[in-house]
Amino acid sequence: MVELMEELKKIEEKWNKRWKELSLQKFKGESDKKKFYLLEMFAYPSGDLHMGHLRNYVIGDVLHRFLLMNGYDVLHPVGWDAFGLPAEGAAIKRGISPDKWTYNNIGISSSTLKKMGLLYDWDREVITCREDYYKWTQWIFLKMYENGLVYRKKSYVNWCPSCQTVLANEQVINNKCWRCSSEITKKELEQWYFKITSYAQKLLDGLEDLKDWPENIKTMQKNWIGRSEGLLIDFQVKGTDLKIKVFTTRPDTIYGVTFLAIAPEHDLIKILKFDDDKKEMILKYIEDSIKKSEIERSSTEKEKSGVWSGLYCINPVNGREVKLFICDYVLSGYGTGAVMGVPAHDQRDFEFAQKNGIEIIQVIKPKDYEWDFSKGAYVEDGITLNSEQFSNMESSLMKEKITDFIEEKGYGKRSVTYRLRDWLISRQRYWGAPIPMIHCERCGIVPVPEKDLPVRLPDSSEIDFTPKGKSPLESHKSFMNVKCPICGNDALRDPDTMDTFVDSSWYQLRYADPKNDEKIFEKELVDKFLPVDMYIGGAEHANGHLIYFRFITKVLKDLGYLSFDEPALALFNQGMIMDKNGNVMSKSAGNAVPVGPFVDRYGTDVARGTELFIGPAGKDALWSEDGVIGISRFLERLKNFAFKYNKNIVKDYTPQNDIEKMIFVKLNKTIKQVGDDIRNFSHNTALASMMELLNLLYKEEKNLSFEFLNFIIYKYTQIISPFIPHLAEEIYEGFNEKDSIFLTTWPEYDKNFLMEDNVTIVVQIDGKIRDRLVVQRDTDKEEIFKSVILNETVKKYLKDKEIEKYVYVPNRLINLILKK
RNA sequence: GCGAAAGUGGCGGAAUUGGCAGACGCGCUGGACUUAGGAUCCAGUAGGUAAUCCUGUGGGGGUUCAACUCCCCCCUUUCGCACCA
Repeated sequence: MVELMEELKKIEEKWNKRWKELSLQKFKGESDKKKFYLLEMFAYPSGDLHMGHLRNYVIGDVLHRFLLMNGYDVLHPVGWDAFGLPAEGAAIKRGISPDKWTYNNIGISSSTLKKMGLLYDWDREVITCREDYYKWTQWIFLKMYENGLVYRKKSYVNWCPSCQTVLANEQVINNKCWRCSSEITKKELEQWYFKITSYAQKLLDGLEDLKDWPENIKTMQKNWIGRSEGLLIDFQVKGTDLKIKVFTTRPDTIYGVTFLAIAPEHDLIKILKFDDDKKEMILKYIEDSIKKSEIERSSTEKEKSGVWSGLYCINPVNGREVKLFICDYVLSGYGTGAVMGVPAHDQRDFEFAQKNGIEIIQVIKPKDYEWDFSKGAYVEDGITLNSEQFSNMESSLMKEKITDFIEEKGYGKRSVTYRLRDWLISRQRYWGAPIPMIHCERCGIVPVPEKDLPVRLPDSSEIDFTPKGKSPLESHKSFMNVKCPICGNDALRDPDTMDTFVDSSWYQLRYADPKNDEKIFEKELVDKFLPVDMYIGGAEHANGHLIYFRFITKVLKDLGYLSFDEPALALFNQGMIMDKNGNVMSKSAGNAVPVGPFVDRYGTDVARGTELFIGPAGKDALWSEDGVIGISRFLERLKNFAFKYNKNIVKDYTPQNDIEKMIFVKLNKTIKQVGDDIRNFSHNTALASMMELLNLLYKEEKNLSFEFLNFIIYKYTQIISPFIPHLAEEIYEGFNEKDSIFLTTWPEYDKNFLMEDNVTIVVQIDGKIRDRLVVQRDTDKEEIFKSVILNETVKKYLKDKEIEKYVYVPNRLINLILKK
């Protein structure tokens, strides 16, 4: 086995070089070929790549080679998501500058990829931390700003005390930081936002067209966007001309409103006049609520708390006066941050009302029984009551009628609310794209003129990385100090950098024109290559990257820079690689198996084979070095066999006898299956079927002619080549062929030889297998029946019994049913 | 709590979509060649059993000549969301 490894490594170097000479990795621009843009999610370079990353790349490479052999012109670029927090961590912990650390990691990782001979067009490599890239990230910010899609807002934001920066909603997982798992706290800060909410509907609608995206990802995005149809209703605050807008999806319960509740962060809090004797208590409640962590506040277990404001509101439909509460169970970021309290028909309102002695008025009852309120609120549909002229009807009908009524009277109007929040993109970090804005005392906040891009990051040697809760750039005088582009007076730069998900939301576009320094890209080129035909990456990005990536594409389309609005036509989610305890492999978890040393030891083809045979590409898999043994044995067997027969080429061969015919059928079946399996990302079964064929060849070798085996091995080498390309090329070369096996055409299977002449018919009696029968394919039903009842084994069971009927499945099975 | 997916030998996993359960591989057992074996080759390997017999795809019911596959109930695991009004 050690010799095999050594031999493979020599072969690998040779072919890596050869492929480069042949420009196999390049998009050719040949007009007779169909283009295919194949893309794997690019990686954050945190050191060497590990087996989890590799899976992604290998899956892509198999497809690439398969596509080449199927006549496609393939664009397959690679790059690095190179801005990010770990680089700063390295600076703090080990005193290495973020850029050095990053470029060093990129060097290690890309040399691994190159060593593996993966077909990437390295001339298109994109690195997000380079000036020639982040200049255009900043440019996108400016374009969005010009078009009203960027704004600044002061509000309570997610703050990671460990990373010392704010986070977007998508980066908070179970109230913990996505990077370091620290508990998130709230902080009131003025930050930059991308107005992704104004694209909520478009992002939702676009999902309909993404036929080749996995259903679960689309569902996750749908739920994340969370469209909800309802009504905005104004409740007047008694004794003022202030109105409180509430959002509800249940206007059919409006006669059951017995209080109103607003969030502690609600804007009206600052305007409302509270009684002096209550004021202190109210303000303390608000302050405490805001300080509480999200976990404390959002726990469903927790009792619903709130404080009466001393004010009353008026229900517009019946003039009823109800108390206005401030409640921390009302979310400030959803809807209007105010709700109408209907304890009879909403569980949360019910709990709050019970605790605070608020009246419960039932306005909907179940159709055929009485609701017992000791069980809680009744939240289903039913028949209305206590609702004036809307009483005694189906609540769904009432909903229609009351909605029309409220709109007619001008009390409110139909409205759609989304769960999706705007994208907070400011980060108090150094290693990111600086936000291209200038703060001027006279002119306000003004954008950096386009001609001044990029706003360069200062050299990291001049930066103090000690966490201070604000951007490290803020204390860098020569970065911060700038002249206002409008009035020319002293002004300050924005000290924050952009969320790195902004960088990765448009890289797929830059690959089309990676070296353009005049503009972000040539529209013509982008239109030629995009959308991406197959995007491969992990499902964990469903509600982060994959939404941002669609959002930015839609924005650039609307601004006229693109003529399509979805970045990728097809998406494939490869499963994650876990360690043997079932933990996701990652650098930070310390369980990452690095690719470089692994490949040095076993060779690329073994590494590829191991990754591909581990299980279906779409499912998670446990990493185990045991897989190496099976694949190595297989390659050894293949090599030993193939090198005996790879001499000349027998182009066409008609099977000469039954054994040859049987093997020829097996070959055809295998060709079909491997092709189907590659398209379905089911590489494990493709390899299994090729192992089966090889096992069969070994078994029958002595019964087969040289010509036949020569013919078989040629095709075999072709279909296995996407999986183990180096060894395949070496075998292929033996056939006195030049160039590369990847320039040959994928073999077609012969439809006439997909089925054996003889079939085994399973003989069942009362559904139990009693015997098997080998007959000619398509033997007549009656004839089979006749021979079955004469069969000795069957006779034994038929003794003293009568056959009631029998079922025959052509070429498969016969089932005799006996009379009871 | 809601939504999605999944549960098959000692292990990773197959099963043409209702028709031979366990392909292929690991591991294990035996044998051959060997000074040697973490090499190679051959045979065996779901469980129970004397058996060509019985049992078996998370559990329980059902449909069917026939169920890993379809229907109903339950259990478990993973993932996503989680006071969204």
